[in-house]
Amino acid sequence: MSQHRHPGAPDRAGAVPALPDLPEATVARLPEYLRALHNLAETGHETISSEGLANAAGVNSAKLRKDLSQLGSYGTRGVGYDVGLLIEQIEYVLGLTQRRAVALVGVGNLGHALAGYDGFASRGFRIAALLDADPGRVGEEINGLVVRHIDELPRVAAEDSIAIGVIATPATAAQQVADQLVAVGVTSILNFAPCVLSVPSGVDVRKVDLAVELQILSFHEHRKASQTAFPTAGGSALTALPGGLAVTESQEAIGT
Amino acid sequence: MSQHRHPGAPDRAGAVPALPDLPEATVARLPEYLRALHNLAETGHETISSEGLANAAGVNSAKLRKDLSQLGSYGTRGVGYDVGLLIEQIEYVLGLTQRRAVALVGVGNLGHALAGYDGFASRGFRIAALLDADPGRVGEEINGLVVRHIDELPRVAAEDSIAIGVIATPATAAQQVADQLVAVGVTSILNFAPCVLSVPSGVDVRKVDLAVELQILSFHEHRKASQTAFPTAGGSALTALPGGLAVTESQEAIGT
DNA sequence: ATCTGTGAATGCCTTCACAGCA
DNA sequence: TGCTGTGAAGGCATTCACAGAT
Repeated sequence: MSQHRHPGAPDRAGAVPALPDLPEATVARLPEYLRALHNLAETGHETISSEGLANAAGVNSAKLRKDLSQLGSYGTRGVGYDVGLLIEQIEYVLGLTQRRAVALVGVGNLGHALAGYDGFASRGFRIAALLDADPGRVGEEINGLVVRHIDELPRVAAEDSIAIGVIATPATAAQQVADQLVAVGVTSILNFAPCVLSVPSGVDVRKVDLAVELQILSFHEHRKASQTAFPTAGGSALTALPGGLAVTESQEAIGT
Repeated sequence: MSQHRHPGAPDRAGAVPALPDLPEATVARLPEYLRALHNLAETGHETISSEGLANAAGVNSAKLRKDLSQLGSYGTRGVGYDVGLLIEQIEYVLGLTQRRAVALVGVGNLGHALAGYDGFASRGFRIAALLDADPGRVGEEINGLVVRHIDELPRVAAEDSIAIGVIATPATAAQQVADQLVAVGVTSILNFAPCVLSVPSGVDVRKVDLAVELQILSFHEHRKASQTAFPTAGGSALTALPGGLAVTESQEAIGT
């Protein structure tokens, strides 16, 4: 696939470099690889094997190689991957070569924290606007940005060319906010409100529900507890606090 | 499967009711069904069809039926599911019949927000302790809880019988905190720090990385943009802002 | 007539194992 | 020799479509 190009940058000649329709599972892991690669770069590594990168990212190496091969990959047999080159590649594929502007709606408890989260700025995003429906919150300054009223969304979207909307409102307000975001042309939404959003096709929604994460962990706690009730059953699993560290793979066993 | 029991409560007679080894994909959706069911209960529904519940939860009805059938399910053909009964069932399976105690480590920006997040309390969890390594933060009161020093973790864990640890520290501190949690017997960890954790087998880790979510959305933005560059290619997909609302399924298309 | 529960089919993802390049 | 890239196999998850209960 994409036979043997090692250009300094991802093929910026003719029309768009063909973003090759990656499997969703792969897309979801690329950010993790990217983070691991940045760590490696900072600690002076210029090259890394699939095994090494897989460990740093918490996956197994076969999966990693297959994922990277999807991008038309840039490894050297017998050597490994060029860290800098791979960072460029992945950032390009993820569309991080331009810093995307994010509008955050809902500046309550969670919204405050998100507004101040460094991780966004350091990893390709710029929080360009804070919005809220509560007049009592409008005007407040958070982290150098002034909270504006949600009715100003159309103006804000135009001025800052917002690419992504983040919803951190109560569930009751979320659908309305989503509608407003869609109306001003936003086609990607990250939803922290615990509810399902209806959006037109062509608009992507991802949802993060903090309580759901805990509930999934709770299920596994429950299972572990009910298993220890039958000391004989269950096979070799689950010796509480055994000696060695499990491979990082254990994260994955629980899935995303 | 589990032929025809409709007990008032999930079979509390002999030894543990056999938690039937559910597929991870199903487990991850149960919390969503539960939330939808609570909504339905509040709006006075006593019964709901698979179609109706599937809509409320943002999945398709075949998937929902298969998921519920895994629990030995409690539906009536020709009628639907009993909302109250199903809530009991799912809460039992998820281990939410006991309110689990959570220790939150790291009371920075994000930790503050999590400490104040209502969704935990209202959905089966109790934040029992706030911990931080920074002496400057110890003693601060957040939402009725006083921040204690991380060195007190062993005492805290024993007193409050902590079931789940939440890590909201910087990435540099996360592994050490995880080790400390594991050392005091915590077997479930929710990690907000952008790094991979190594833990012994038998310990479950789930990771939430806010920047990763945005990066995945960024990929899809990038793809959408590069597709519109070729108006002819791509087939019928992606008419920007078309008329009808997409089925709630669009969330899923992006996958979790 | 309606709606659940489920075999069967399909498709996606992961893992294995090795061919082939450096 | 060492490590990537990839066919092939196997395992999960989703979807279809209908038998069967009420």
